[in-house]
Amino acid sequence: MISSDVIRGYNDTIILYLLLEKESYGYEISKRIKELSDEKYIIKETTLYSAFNRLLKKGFIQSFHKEQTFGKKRTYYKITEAGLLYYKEKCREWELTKEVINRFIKE
Amino acid sequence: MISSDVIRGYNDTIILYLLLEKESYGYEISKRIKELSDEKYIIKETTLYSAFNRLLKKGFIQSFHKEQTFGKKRTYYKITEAGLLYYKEKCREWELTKEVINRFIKE
DNA sequence: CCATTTACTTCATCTGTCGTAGTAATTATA
DNA sequence: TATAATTACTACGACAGATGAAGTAAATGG
Repeated sequence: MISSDVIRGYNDTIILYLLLEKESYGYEISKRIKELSDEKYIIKETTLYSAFNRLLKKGFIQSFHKEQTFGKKRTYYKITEAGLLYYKEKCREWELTKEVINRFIKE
Repeated sequence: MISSDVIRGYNDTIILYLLLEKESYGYEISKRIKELSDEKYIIKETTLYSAFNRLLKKGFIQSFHKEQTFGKKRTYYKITEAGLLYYKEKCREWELTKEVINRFIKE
């Protein structure tokens, strides 16, 4: 299991990646993270929803509703152009970070 | 430059790595991080010293003084057995973290 | 002799994570 | 048919780690 302090800088990036695949909503995204990480990272609900708010405020995602006939109303999110740029920047940063941290890791 | 949120989970690990090389003190460690990272990561003084206190409290490092004839008194640190174990654990975790985050990074 | 570098320390603030708890609807199970 | 579990959130408060600002103190460089 991965500790949250480690992944802290990448929660937003992870969410943006999944929204790049397709527009989605909280519960689905949390399932997808669990699935894609082989259960090695399970994001906390509160962490996820506070990330959504942060990303909304920064204009990296947009929220909307779909007409549903049943079930509790979902808030859907999609990535914006600015969000895509931010995601790409984070990807480059990640390559650099890997390289740098590797220098302080033994075998 | 690497943002601090990304490296947050690895400051302690980086410090332990350098103390594994040899016992050292704050200023020297900060220079070494800058050097080893090719200036791509420069740790803030306050971050460094608060990390020392955290590591001391956890018993991962020990502090001591050397007799000096001049200069401001330095506080030296060395890694403990528990610190070494923690370091090794963090190295394993890092491999896992890399693998997982990579799944959310494009190209 | 004054600036810079070395080598810290204290304090207050901010951000992101997380625990707890609550709401509300649907679906599974006994 | 009652209730437990699952889906899908929201609100709130606490906490840890990073950081900015400022201060202290000694040695060294120009």
